[in-house]
Amino acid sequence: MLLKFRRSNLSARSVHFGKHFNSLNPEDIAFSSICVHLRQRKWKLLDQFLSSNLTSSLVSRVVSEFRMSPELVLGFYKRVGMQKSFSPSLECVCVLIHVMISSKRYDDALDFMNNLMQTMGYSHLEVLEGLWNSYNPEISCPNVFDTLIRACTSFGDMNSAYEVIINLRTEKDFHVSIHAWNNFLNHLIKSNELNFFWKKYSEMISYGYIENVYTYNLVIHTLCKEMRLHEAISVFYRMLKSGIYPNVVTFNMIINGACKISDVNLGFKLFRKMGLMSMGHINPNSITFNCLINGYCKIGDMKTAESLTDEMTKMGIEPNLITYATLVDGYLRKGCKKDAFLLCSQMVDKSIAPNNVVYNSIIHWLFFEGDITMASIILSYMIKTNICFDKFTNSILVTGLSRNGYLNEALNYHKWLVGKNLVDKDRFLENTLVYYLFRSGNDSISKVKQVLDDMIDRGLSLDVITYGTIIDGFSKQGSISNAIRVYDDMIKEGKKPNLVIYNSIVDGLCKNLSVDLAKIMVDELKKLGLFDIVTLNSLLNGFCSNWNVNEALNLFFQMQEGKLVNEVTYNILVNFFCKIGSIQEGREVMEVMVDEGMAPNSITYTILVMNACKSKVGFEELIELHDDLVVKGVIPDGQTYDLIIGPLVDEESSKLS
DNA sequence: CTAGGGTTAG
Repeated sequence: MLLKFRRSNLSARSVHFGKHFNSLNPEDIAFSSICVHLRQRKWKLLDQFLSSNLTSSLVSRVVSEFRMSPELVLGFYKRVGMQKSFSPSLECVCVLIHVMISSKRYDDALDFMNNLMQTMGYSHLEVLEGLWNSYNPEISCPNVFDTLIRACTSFGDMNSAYEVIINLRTEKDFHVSIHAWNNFLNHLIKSNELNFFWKKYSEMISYGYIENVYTYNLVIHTLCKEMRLHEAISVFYRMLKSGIYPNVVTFNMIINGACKISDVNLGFKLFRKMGLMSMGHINPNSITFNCLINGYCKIGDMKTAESLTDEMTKMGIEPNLITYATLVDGYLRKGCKKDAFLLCSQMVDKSIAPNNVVYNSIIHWLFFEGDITMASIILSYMIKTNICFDKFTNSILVTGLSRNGYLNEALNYHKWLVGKNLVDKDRFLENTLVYYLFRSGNDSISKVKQVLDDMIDRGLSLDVITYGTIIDGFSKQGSISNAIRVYDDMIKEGKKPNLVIYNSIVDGLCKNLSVDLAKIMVDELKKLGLFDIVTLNSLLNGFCSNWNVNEALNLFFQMQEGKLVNEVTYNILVNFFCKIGSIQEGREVMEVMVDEGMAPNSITYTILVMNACKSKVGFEELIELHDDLVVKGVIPDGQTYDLIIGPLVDEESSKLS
């Protein structure tokens, strides 16, 4: 890589300076005095001097002169910064940055770059020009441009980072290092721009860059994020073939990827093979263990999670805050509050203080169980111990309150957050409120309107999910005309409807005795290829609830042919046959379902038990039905069991005793 | 460069 270095007049001058004092001008005199004071650390005298003689070119000269003592340069520049009337030029700051880079003080260089762009208002390309023009081979290092890219990515400005790379490449024939590309690509992953990542990655490859282990890790990370685990593993092998050795990060990402697609066993196998595959070079670290522990927690296997925790301890890796947070969440997820709280006290004993992640998890699961009292107690404890709320906390509170019937409290909390400017513009909270308002009783529409108006006042438009939530809400309420009005508004606003929205409308039409209209609509959607199982299930359900036997069976056979059948389809039919025929016929449909390889679920359970109860079958038959379903693998629906089967069993056993 | 918590439409 060739660099066409352009020497600035300034740098040339500062290098020459200090040898001859032939023609002394006022700046030269100031310069020599500053140098003397600085060398002798005479700060007071220096300050006095600076207050009257400051220019950017003088500062640049001093910075260059002392480039071998970066601490001194920083001390000097700090004092320069205290002179309120002086503002350094771009070039002056650039010289300082060059000096910082060449003495490997990258963080300081980053701070100065950030300051140029964030506070002083220079654009990334202006800074680039500044650095390029002040480039002096005796002072500067080529990786100053890598650092500029880091500065851009560090505040999330990926476009600027890319423009810097391309400007250097096309205008100046300068190629940034693979490290700069890696940094850029990594930030694309962090901001979840995965499509962009692949584009830019292949662009980089097309320029002839040779990937290193970090680059491979980034590729594997992206594939794991996209749940393309097998491709990730094949990249792993490609990496081995090209002679680049994976490191513990590579293994960790693949193990985590396996856990995330709930193939924990594969993750575990990889973990056991790490040593062998790396010929003893790579050992698991705390991250490896935490990934696996999380995997087991998510599938509810707390026993294995705990034994991995023991194993890491025995290996000399102490469980950390993340290990505890993972385990606490794992227990809460299973409803084991006692174990979770026990772990909390254990971590405190080890002086690992629970943080907001742990609190969020606890509060979320308490709300989930409907234990509002306990949730409030923990929340006030969180406030008392000065643990910060974050966007997770806010989301948990809004959802938890809404779901448990405290909609006004949720609305007030949201209003408070808006006032404090603490609401993201992703509309998640608003969409959640709209969703639950539609499912709450009186006066909800006016409150929905209020939420939406407030949102618009804040300059946010409704997104597709907001529209979808409203359309579905109206459809479910039976006011299909309102649903369609909202749909029209959405089109007027230029938003593109999607399949979910069409399905809401199909469902709404079916449930409002307009199955014929629904059928016409589905036929149109079919022409456009815009339909799926959900669309057809809605229509099937429509036919069934209108006793339209022929249409229903026709559609079902079509669905079978197209392999567009799932558990919901069968549940609709089980219900239909119970109504149109008998429990026995319903159960026969369920047998077909089992033969087709689909497992009855708790909804099948509710349908059959409820219908059996209505048709007044005897106690023995009900119990036999319950047992049959349980044998087929159904976990009974709690509400249905408590309502029908439980009381029967109690009654019968009290008769016996 | 890798690990923990949440939420929205059929």
